[in-house]
Amino acid sequence: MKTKAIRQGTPHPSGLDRTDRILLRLLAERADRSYAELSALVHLSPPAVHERVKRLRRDGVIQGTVARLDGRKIGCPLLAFIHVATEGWGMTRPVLELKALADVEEIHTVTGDTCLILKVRSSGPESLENLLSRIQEIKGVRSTQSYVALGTYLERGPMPEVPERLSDGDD
Amino acid sequence: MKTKAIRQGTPHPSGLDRTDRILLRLLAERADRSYAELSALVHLSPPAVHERVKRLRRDGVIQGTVARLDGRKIGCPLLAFIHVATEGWGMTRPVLELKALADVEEIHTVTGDTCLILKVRSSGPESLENLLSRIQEIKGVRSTQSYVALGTYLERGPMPEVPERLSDGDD
DNA sequence: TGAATGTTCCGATTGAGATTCGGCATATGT
DNA sequence: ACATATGCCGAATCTCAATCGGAACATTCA
Repeated sequence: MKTKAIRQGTPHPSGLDRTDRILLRLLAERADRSYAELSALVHLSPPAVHERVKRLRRDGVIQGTVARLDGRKIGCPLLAFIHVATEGWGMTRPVLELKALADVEEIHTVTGDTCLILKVRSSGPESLENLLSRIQEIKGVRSTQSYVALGTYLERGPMPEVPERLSDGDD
Repeated sequence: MKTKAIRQGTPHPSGLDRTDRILLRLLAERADRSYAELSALVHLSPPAVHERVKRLRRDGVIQGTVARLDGRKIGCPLLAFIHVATEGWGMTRPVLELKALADVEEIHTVTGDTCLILKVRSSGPESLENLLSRIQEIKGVRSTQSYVALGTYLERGPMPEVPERLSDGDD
């Protein structure tokens, strides 16, 4: 039998203790911190932090580290959300082929009065129109509705909740 | 007079040549590559790549490097887009205070029949309901409409277009 | 045309930091 | 209580990031 690798008190079902979540939060905002810096922030030694991060990476909690680029400065100032109404199951082959387009950042199937939500970032109106016409041509697509972003006030990835220290022990 | 720092042929107005865009694309998908690996992929020396990346970072093209986390594995399996209809200008103080919530990933003002689009990732329906009631309480909020994601088929950040090599020269 | 300036690249060096190893303390289960 | 496993630490190693000086190339101006 394997003990389920329980570290010091895992109140959360995710198997992540408080230190893990703090590390994840720190890395989610800036992944280029040194293990020395991280170790100081969570009161551990650099090798201990290294092992935890390695485990989080192995378990897929950390999917990878990526560079965040400025949409405008790479020539894609136009951010838009496209709602796509489809007949039947929306996630067909030609829709998945949109992944090849650099403009398309996200593809979700959703509940509600529409079936697909796309997040796209284009170089300008004509490029967006191009993409829209391409989507409309896809068989099964009934209609689309676009929401062009005027301003972006927050944009980040998933971050774990770091609960307030309750009672358990040392600082 | 300053020459505007023109590198070898910048057909794009962004001031980024083809090598820059390839580097940006590589770093946007995996930022933990070594300069040696990058240098081999773009046929340059490690210091040359280092300088280019340093410049891209200084100019703000690269805003930073972050760790991508798995929403489900950190206990937030519920992804949703919330459209918020407001009276007048939607971006008020209490809306910006939503940034403090770990659930809220994105806040945009948009054109169309709604004023705000929020991307949120919650631990479950009750948490989402909590957030919705909090939003409804904000003065100026007329109504909200939620789209819960059933499946996510693509999710990434901005990526520069890498044009096909046209004619200019060496490989 | 020819000199001056600025930019980009490379080779070699230095230093910081990532990664590994052995050992200790603590918790878990029989 | 004993055996096993897990997490942490200190020290050593080794890869890789970061810097420096110089050469090649292009652009500007005389």
